[in-house]
Amino acid sequence: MVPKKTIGLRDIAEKTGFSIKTVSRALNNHPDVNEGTRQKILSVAKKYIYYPNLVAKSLRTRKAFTIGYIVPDITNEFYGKVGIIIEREFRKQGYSLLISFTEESAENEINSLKLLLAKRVDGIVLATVGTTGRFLKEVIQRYHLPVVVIDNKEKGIRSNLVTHDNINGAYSLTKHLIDHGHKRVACITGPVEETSAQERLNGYKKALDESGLTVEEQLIKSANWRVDGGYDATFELMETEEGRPTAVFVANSIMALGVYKALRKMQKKIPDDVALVAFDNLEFAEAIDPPLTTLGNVEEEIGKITAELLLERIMRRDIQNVKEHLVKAQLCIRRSCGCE
Amino acid sequence: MVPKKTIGLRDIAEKTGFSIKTVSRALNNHPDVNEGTRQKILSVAKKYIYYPNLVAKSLRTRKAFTIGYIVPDITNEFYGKVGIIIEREFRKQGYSLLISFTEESAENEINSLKLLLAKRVDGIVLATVGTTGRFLKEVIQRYHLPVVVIDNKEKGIRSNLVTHDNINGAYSLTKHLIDHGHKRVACITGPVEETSAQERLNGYKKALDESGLTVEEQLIKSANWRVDGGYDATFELMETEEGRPTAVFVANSIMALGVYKALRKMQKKIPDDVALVAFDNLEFAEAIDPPLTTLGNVEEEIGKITAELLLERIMRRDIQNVKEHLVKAQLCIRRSCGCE
DNA sequence: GTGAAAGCGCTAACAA
DNA sequence: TTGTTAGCGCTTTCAC
Repeated sequence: MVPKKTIGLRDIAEKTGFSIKTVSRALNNHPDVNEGTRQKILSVAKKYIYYPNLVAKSLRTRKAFTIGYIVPDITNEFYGKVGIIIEREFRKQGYSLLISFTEESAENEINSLKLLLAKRVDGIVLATVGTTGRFLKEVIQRYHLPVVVIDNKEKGIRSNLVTHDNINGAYSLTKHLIDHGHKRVACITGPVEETSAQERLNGYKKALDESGLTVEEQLIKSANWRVDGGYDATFELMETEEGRPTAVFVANSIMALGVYKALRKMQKKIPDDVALVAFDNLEFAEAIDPPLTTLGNVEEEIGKITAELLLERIMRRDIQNVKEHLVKAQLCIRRSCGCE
Repeated sequence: MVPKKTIGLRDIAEKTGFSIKTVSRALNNHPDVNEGTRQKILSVAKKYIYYPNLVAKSLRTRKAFTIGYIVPDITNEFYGKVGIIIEREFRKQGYSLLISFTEESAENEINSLKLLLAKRVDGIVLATVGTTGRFLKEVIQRYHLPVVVIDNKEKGIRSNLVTHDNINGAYSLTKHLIDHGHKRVACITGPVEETSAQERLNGYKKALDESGLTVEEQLIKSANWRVDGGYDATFELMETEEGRPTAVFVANSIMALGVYKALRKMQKKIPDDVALVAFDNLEFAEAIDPPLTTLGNVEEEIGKITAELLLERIMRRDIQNVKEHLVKAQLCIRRSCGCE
């Protein structure tokens, strides 16, 4: 922006008669400045609606006071909630959030990374598609850029990670269905390339194993995390009379919406014909009929830990010494699983 | 970031033996440079993983290639969807998006504005709480900053605006209920201070007026746009036997979730006991039971028009000549209104 | 308590 | 086609 010249330190210096440096000191609350001169300077700055040019400051100090947030899609409530927390935590420290959407494309992810790098952000929170590891590694090392990965793990590199405890979460949701007496429990998980989808599937399998149930491949579907994915998967699961599950573990809540929709179309009752549990605890979980049994909110905790970890990395300029945090969620039992 | 010195034009100049300027030209695809030297320079740049320092460039060119997106809350699907479109459109042009959440507070909004101003963004998309008009006006004029307002209007100033056609939208939703034969139609709208809430209320009243129905104050509730707001308002509406509405127009879909929840608790059937229509067409609208009759998606169009308008303002440095766009939505008729 | 000069990494203007 | 010089607006160093 800024077509015509903006007010700068120099202008204020001229108008007040002090030097640039004194003006700078006054405006930055530096102690070594006479109270009278400070007042004079402040009033002139106010009069001319002076705002410091942060890009000049960044250039000089090598601090952008900006962090990058790279996610596939902000309409995903998970990324939205985590983003809000991160923004709030960083705002307290004077940082702002540069956001970039990858739409699940590795190419977009790399371009976003490059752009943020060129903008010299102080750190990055990344929800990766998982296949950009080599590039990321190179970049982190060359630019000493603190990065915290949320959600999926980056293949081939060790990095700071804050995410759901996917395995145990999936395990306890599935276990809950089994405890209701279900013998044929299906699983609708996300794309197989994503570690979060894999881990949720693994948690599901673990629960079956421990209960002595056999894992049947035809009871496992992989879908796109979206409503239509859950919808289509449900039809596939219910295709044959004899193969039908009596319960379904859904690896996210959005897909569960598709399951509701599909089952209603088939005139099946939840939980009597098919019981349901799902990851994520979104707004509609309580409002939908029957209310959906889910895994409690972890977004706030993930956001907070991520912000803390990244801030610490930024302050200490510490790139080595990576940490992994797995955030555990509580079961939110409602009626879709057959309880109450 | 950048603890140790990063690679700059100067380093590449030294390593290749060319001058800084030639390197700059080669890297910026400037025509006036020998193809051989360009190749040499590019390969060295690649070898050392050079990324231009965009903050230096910004300082020099007075273009940050960044725009600000200030919204109350990104978990609101509306702001999320609009944000995605805006980010995508601007990314094409090489801009990135600096995002800031106000949590509905005027103070936060002003602080965000100040920060973005100091960062010398090229333009701002603002979903305002509506009370920061004076400050905004001052700022726009002093800094010649292109701003496009979405959602609520800014009180006291004329500004570029792209938003729902709230009045006609509310009108047609309400009219649809009346056409079903309902005589007692209630309205749950947003906070009275917000122009979008007011306009939706006005559209509702207009529909009643035209149909010869009287507007009853006790059938109008103002809530917080959230699930609990819709829930509480429903209980208030259904309090007395004789005063009960047979249909409700809800000014957003999130509150409609609260209405579903409340009605289920009262054992009322939708649409037989109470018919329902709502603004916004969110993901759950089709999955919930019964599916919710809504006003079709406008986010994409709002996002596109906003991006276009802002980009035009930025290119032409045009602050005067404000434009208003009202985006019309189509009815998405489902079963909650009593159709089918 | 205050100021002069240098320089962050880049581009613009003008030379060569 | 290439190089030189200046300067964007700020902070830092060192001197007064």
